[in-house]
Amino acid sequence: MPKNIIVGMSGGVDSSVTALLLLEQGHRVTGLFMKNWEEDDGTEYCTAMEDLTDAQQVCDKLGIELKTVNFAAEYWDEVFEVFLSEFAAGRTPNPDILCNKHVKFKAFLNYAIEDLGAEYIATGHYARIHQLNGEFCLLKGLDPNKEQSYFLYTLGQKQLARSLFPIGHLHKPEIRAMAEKAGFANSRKKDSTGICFIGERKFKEFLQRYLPTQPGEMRTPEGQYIGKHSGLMYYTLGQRQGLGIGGVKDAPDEAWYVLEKDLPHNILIVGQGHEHPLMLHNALEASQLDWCNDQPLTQPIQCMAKTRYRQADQACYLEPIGHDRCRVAFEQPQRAITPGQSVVFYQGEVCLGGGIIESKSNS
RNA sequence: UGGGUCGUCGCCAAGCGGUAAGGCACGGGGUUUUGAUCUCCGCAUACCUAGGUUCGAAUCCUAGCGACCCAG
Repeated sequence: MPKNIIVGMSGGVDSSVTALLLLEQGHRVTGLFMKNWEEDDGTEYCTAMEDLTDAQQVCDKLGIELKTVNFAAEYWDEVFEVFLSEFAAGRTPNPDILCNKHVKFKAFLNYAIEDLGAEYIATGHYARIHQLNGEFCLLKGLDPNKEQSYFLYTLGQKQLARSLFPIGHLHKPEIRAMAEKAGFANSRKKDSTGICFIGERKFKEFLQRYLPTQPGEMRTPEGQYIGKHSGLMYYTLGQRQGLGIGGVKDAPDEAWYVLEKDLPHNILIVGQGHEHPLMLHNALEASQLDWCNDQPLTQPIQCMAKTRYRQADQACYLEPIGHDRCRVAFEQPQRAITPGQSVVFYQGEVCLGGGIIESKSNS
């Protein structure tokens, strides 16, 4: 039965093929291009224009309408402000998870349904939604290279019931082939990376525009002075690039990594070795939990978890602490568990939900 | 000022008369809807300076300059 569906079109191949597939399935499809970031420099403005042009070309090809909408205010308030305050607090936020939670699957979803009369929204995410016993489940995308459920763990039943991910069962090369066949101008367009809607930036330069810089010292856990850092917020745990630490007398020939941030003293603790012991922890606590089935965790469970995007699933024991906090104990020590990032839980292909990492520990 | 040691890529560091290892850093590419990690490629016609000995020197000699250490 044909449905009214609004497809979030970014100008990329994935969302383009998403619209194509829905159309082939007989639905009534309208494209919607979101502009959620008010550009402040010329170059980015160009890429946003290009994206819009690409989306328009695809819609013309498909014979569907392309509407545009601006959620810059929502993006700023719900995503960017938090993004900045997290950095200021020395944490490492994941803006794209917030963007999905507050913009794509809230502002956009509500707008599509309430203002545009849509029954569903659809996006080009590599994830799947299945209905089981009246409950909507978020499943991993089938292309292991592009799998994006990690970014979608905040979606609850309301969102999942109204969303479609038509390419979630496909692999990227198939998507490109379909785009090529359909004559889409973006069939060979490079996959976009960088913060959603903001795009690829020189990270330091970008952050500098919004937050004051407080240079300080880099030291080893033993207290040896190693060099200077340009501001704690520019670094994340486990990071190697950008430290500028060359050879140190009497030290091994290994690369240096960020082990810890000492906020009170404004010191960046660094050490050598990709698997430095101080980077390994087997437990964490998370808060701001979201569960895909809308059911808060009440009993401990055995499941799998990711601490970062694209990390292999890790076996863990998950137990609730109160109503909006949990503790995760991993079977194996995890590298660079980072406050501000999200921990996302899985049982097989099913994404259960997740939360934001508050702290890490060893037991 | 005597005595000693040492000066090789931005940093650490091989080389010990036969025509400049390696690591780190850095730059670029790849991977990636966060930030990272990872990966690939690039990176000293040159060895503090000036002479000399040799077919040939970063490697030997001499003199400077510089650094550090011990004496004082």
